[in-house]
Amino acid sequence: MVCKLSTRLMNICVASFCKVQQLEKAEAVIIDAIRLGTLPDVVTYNTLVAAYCRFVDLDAGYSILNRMREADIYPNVITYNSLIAGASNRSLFSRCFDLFNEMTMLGIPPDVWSYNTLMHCFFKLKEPEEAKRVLREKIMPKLSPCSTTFNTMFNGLCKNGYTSDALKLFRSLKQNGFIPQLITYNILIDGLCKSGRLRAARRVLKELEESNLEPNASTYTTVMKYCFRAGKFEEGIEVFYEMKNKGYTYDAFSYCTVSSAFAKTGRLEEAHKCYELMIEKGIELDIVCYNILVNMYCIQGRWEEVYNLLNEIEQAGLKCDEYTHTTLIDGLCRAGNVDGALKHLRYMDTLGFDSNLVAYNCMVDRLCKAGYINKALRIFDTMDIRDSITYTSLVHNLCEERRFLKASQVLLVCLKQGMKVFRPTQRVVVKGLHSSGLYSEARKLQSKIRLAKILRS
DNA sequence: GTAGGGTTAG
Repeated sequence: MVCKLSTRLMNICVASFCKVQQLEKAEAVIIDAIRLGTLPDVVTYNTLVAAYCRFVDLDAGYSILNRMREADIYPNVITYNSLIAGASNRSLFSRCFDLFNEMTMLGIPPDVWSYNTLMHCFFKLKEPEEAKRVLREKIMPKLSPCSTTFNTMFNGLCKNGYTSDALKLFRSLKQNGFIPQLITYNILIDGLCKSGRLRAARRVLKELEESNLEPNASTYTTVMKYCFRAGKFEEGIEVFYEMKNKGYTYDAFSYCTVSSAFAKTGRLEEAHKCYELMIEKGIELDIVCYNILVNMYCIQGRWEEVYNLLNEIEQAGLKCDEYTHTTLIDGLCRAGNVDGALKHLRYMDTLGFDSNLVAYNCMVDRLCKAGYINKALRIFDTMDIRDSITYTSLVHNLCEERRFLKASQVLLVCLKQGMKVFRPTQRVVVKGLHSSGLYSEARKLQSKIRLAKILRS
C-alpha cells in the first residue's frame, strides 16, 4: 500500500537531511513526496533556500527562489532572511542591500531578524554609525529588539574598536533588567581581551561564573588563545586540560588554538597529536585546520607533505585562502627559497585577495634576515599599503645592519603617516645615530618621535 | 532564518 506523506512529515525529513548537509537526499524526499501526491510548501522551500545558501552558494539559494515562483509559492520574510544571511556570510554586502530592496518592493516587510543581519552587515563594513541607525530608526520604533539584536550590537562595537561603548551598553542594559546569555559574555570577554583590557575581561568572566550560566568551549578557547598570545604558554595548556577535566568536548576551534600554540613553541609532536585526535573523533578539517597543518609542515621543512596538503585541500572541496598562501610564502622564505616565495607572492597578487599585506610583510622581514636587505627595500617601495609591522620590521633590520640613517628615514615616513613603530626599535635608531656621530639627525628624529607621541594622545 | 571562539608577519 502506498501512503500519502503528510507535508509536515516531508518537511521534517527534508530538514533532517539539510541539517547534515545531504541536500541530494533532501531533494529525493521531495521527489518521492510529489510522486505520492504531497506538494512542497513554503516551509519546504525555505528549508532548501537556507541549506543551499549555507552549504553551496548564494546563487544556488536564489535558484530555489525561482523554483518556488514556478510552483506558485510566494516567498516570505524567512525566505529573504536566509538569502540575506547567505550574502552577509559571504561578505556580498551589495547583494544584501539588493535583497532588502527586493523584499520591500514585493511588499514583504523585514522583521527584527532581517534588521539584525543588516546591522551585522554595517558592522562588517566598518560602518558602526549606520548599524546604530538601524537599531534606532528601524528596530526600536516598530519592532522589539531581541537578545540577538543586542549581541550583534556588542559584537559589532567590539570588532570596530568600541569595546568601552559595548561594556557601557552592557552595564546599562543589565541595570535595566537585560539578562545576558552565554554568548553575550563570550563576545565581551573576547572583545576586552583583544583590546588588551585583560583585567576587565577577567571581571566579566567572574560575572559569568557567578551567574547561573556555565562557560563553554567557546569561552575556554578565547581565554586559552589570550594566554598563548600573552606568552603564558603553560597557563594556556592548563586551561586546555581544565576544559578536559570538566568534561567539555573539544571542537575544531579548541584543537586549532592549542595545536598552533604547540607548533609555535616547537612542540610539533604534540601539535600533530592534536590532529590525530581530531581525525579520530571525526571532526572534519576546514581551511583553518589545514592552514595550521601547512604551517607545521613548513616549519619542519616537509615540503612534499606541504604540497600534498594543498592537493588535499582542493580534493576536500575547500579553497586556499590568504592565510594558506601567506603561510606558504613565509615558509618558503624561512627555508631560504626567496625566489620561490617571490613567485608565489606574485601569484597571490593575481588571485585577487582583498589584502596580502601580511605576505608582503613576511617577505620584507625574511628577505632582510636572509641578507637581501636591498631586495627587501625594493619590495617595500612597491607596496601600496603598509602598516606598523612593515615599518617596525624594516627599521629593526636596517639597525641590525647598522644602516641607521636609512632606518631613521624610514621611521620618519612612518611617523608622518601616523603609524607607530615598536618603541624599543625607535630607541635603537636614536642610539645608533648617536654612535655613528649623526647627532643633528638624532635630535631631529627624537623631536619628531616626541611630536608624534603628543599628536596621538 | 540572525549573534560568539580557532590559522600568517614585527
